[in-house]
Amino acid sequence: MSPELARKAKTSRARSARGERAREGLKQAALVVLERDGYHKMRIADVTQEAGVAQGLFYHYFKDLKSLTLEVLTDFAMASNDPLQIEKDVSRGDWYARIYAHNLVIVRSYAKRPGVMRCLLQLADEDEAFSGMLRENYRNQLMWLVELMPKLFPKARFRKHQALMVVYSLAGIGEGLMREYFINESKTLRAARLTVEQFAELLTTMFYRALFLQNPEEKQLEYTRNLTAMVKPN
Amino acid sequence: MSPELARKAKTSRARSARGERAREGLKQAALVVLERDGYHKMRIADVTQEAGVAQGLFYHYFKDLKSLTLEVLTDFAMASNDPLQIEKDVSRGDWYARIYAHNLVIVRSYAKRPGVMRCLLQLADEDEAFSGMLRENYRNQLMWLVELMPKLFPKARFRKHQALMVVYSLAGIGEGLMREYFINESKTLRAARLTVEQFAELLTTMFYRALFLQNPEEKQLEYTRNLTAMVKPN
DNA sequence: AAAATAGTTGAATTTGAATTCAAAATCAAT
DNA sequence: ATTGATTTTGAATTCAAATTCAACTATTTT
Repeated sequence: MSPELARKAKTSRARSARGERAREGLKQAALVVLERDGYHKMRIADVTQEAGVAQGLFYHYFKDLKSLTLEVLTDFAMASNDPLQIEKDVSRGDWYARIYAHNLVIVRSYAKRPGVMRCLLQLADEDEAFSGMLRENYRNQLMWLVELMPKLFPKARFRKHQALMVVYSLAGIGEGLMREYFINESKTLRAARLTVEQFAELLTTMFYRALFLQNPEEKQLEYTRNLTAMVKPN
Repeated sequence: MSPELARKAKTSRARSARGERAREGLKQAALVVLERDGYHKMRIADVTQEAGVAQGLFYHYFKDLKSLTLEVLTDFAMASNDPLQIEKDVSRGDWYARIYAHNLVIVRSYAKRPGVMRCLLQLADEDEAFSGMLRENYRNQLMWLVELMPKLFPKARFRKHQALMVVYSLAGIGEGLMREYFINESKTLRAARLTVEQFAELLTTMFYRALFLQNPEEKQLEYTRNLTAMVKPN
């Protein structure tokens, strides 16, 4: 077989409903194993065992662990990714609500499937294409703001790429904290015992402050209402 | 051998100067391979080849790849980690300079050895103890600020752990951006072509804004001076 | 109900890399 | 120069896990 064809034959689809069910069973099992063990510890035997089928069956449907994982995690990453859906209840011009809505979605993902979120990072680190796909998504989530920045702050007269850098730096506010809280389960941080809503609120408030140099309106705040008083003294 | 002893026998030290040199040679080679290939692609053969010795010699000095890597990366992580050293030129009370000094150190690390920085994350993801050590360091870099927060903003009357969460969220400002810029080498971001100083300045300005709800003094700024005008309109 | 097609099994094989180890080389001390 | 300890070699071995495949079962078609 030419290398050309070999690349295409990644994965074979099922040819019947029964087969389709088996294939889905393996994907579901993979998700369980990924959540529990992470990508690097996962073995083909783990997946087939979890699915309750023989090892050989794996190869009937997937080329190798990586292509299965790629498929499972791509599905996962795409699932909660539609900006229109995310912002459906947000009134035009309400920046706080808009940012909050985005943050809440991602905090929920971390809270619900920390192991899988970790696997996204693991696989992105292994696979160039997957990394590119994730980062492209991430970038798309940010570009609306990047493009708005010059209109939003005309006085600032951003230099080329400056708005981009600023937005990326803001986006980082959440990532690190969520990893530490949900994935690493830092003792010190977990002691705070935040709900996902409180968590999202905190991130949003900090984001808002760095972006606008203002606090969000107090009436929109609960958990972080007191942060309004966090202003440089003298 | 008892499991107790087995655990201690991780790694054998060299018993002569010559041996010590060979051992260091392997560590040095490992650093090269880590920077180039990353932890997961590294093989014992790669290290010995890079060091120009036979495969077997590896086991004379190290138990396995993981313990070698642990040693190499622990050295690396500890090297640039002394807060006193970092803040040596900072005048008391100059918050901007203080934060900038910290940021500059880490931006430099990323710029100089992006591959190794990536490996820190890879190994932390594999090894609980190493992860704990890194996170402990990270935490120590932040705790001075956490502890100062209630005095700095008495009006805010932080709830338990709130200051901690806030500081962690601030710390995230840099991490994500540095990964995207130096490790993933994002095309769009690299187009900005920032110097390490500009990079550190950007992070510091954003950090400062979110923390104090104020811009740093304009005279301290270069690359981000125009960001002073980034304030919510209306 | 026979034939054809698709799905499934699990033992046997292959693979790629870690690990061992007997023998050779080097070195420091006497 | 000889001895004994240490370092170094690299071919042989082991090992865990991936991969193959011939035989078997289930389902659908004719």
